[in-house]
Amino acid sequence: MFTLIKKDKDSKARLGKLETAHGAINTPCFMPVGTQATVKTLSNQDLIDCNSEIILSNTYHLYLRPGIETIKAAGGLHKFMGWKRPILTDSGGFQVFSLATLMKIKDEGVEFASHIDGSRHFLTPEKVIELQQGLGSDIMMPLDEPVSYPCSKPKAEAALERTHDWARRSKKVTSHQSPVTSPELKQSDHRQLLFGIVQGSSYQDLRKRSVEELVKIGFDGYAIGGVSVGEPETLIYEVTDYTAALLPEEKPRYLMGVGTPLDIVEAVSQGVDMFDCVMPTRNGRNGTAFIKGGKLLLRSSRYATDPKPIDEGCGCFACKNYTRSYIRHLFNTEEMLGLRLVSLHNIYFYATLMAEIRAAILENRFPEYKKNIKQNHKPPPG
RNA sequence: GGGCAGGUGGCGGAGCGGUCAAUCGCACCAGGCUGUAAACCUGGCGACUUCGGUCUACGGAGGUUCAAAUCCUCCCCUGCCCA
Repeated sequence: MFTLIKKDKDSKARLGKLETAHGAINTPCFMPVGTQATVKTLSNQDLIDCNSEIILSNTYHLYLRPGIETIKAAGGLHKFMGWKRPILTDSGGFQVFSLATLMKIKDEGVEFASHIDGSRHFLTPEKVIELQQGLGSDIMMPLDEPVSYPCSKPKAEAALERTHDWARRSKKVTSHQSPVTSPELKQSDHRQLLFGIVQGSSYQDLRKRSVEELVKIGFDGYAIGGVSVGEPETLIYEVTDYTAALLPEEKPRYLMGVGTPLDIVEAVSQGVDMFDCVMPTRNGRNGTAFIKGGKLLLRSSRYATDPKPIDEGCGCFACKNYTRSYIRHLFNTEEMLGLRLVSLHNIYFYATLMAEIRAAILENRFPEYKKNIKQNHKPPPG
């Protein structure tokens, strides 16, 4: 299921392969975020052209709309959205955090008001796994409770206990094994994978306890959750480094919601294998492109007549066919092609970054690669 | 030629004696977005500034008033209607 191909000898970086019911993914990898069964503005072919091997979707959002029954009726999430490669579904734990004003957390589960129509719902960890079994995703995430930063220790501890209890209950449901809807899953030797989510806020002892508890339960992979929730960047690095070092070597490690290209390179050197983040797509829609050495604010007047592509040397469709001047014009006129081109570029950029990282690890030059990336990074002009 | 309605910052358009460098919208400028309620949000937008202010401004020229974008007179311009 997860094969560790190589360990970098100068850092904690790892090269691996994770096999799922819908194919293998090479790690370290980046998963574009497709919350509502679509990576916003991009087609599946775009994602394939960007070399994305796996995408992420969201159980909470799909549960509310279109409803899991609709997706079951379509033959599972893969069939529903026409995506044949692996999918990881997040549980909705992050929504417990980001839509906190609508949520009421109890030991049994989360009671909440739909952000769409205000209707009342109750999700338990068991229910969330059943929903993901209905979706037929390749990797499932259990319901968890992230806390914001800063968070008092008693509060962080209480949330942690609940997350662990929910993790146990989630695992228990999968051990009955699922009435899987996806034909691929039925035919495949691979069952749906379930990852555990480490919490513990910024407290090292809590993180340690969390890892120990989750490993006792036993998961197919381990996610580091509750980071990038408002804490300073150095703390993201610190918590990740500390936590990743405690995780079992033979399982994939997933740093949830991170991050910038620099964050990712750093976390890879700390031994993280998987990432997801809304930045490439959201920032792309908002006119910011990630490029070698930093970022480009394409709406800026300084690019009004710039004939260069977004990133010189980039092989993506946007860079091969369009200029900065033109893309700025698209944003100025609110033409939707602009959102699409920059999203496409950013997803290609992230996928390329991961491919370069993997090649560097394979060729024993990862530390050098990381050093160069950091040195060449500069703030945008202006 | 006569009657009516108007002329406010890049544009549209409020204000109709002091709290007006002037509500608001658009445009423009700068920035932020880290398991997506985000094609979103924040800030700036007369000039100068030691950031406390100072100066020039509401078609033009006069005037009334302690005080005028706001009231009066004349002039210029625009739109509509009638000859």
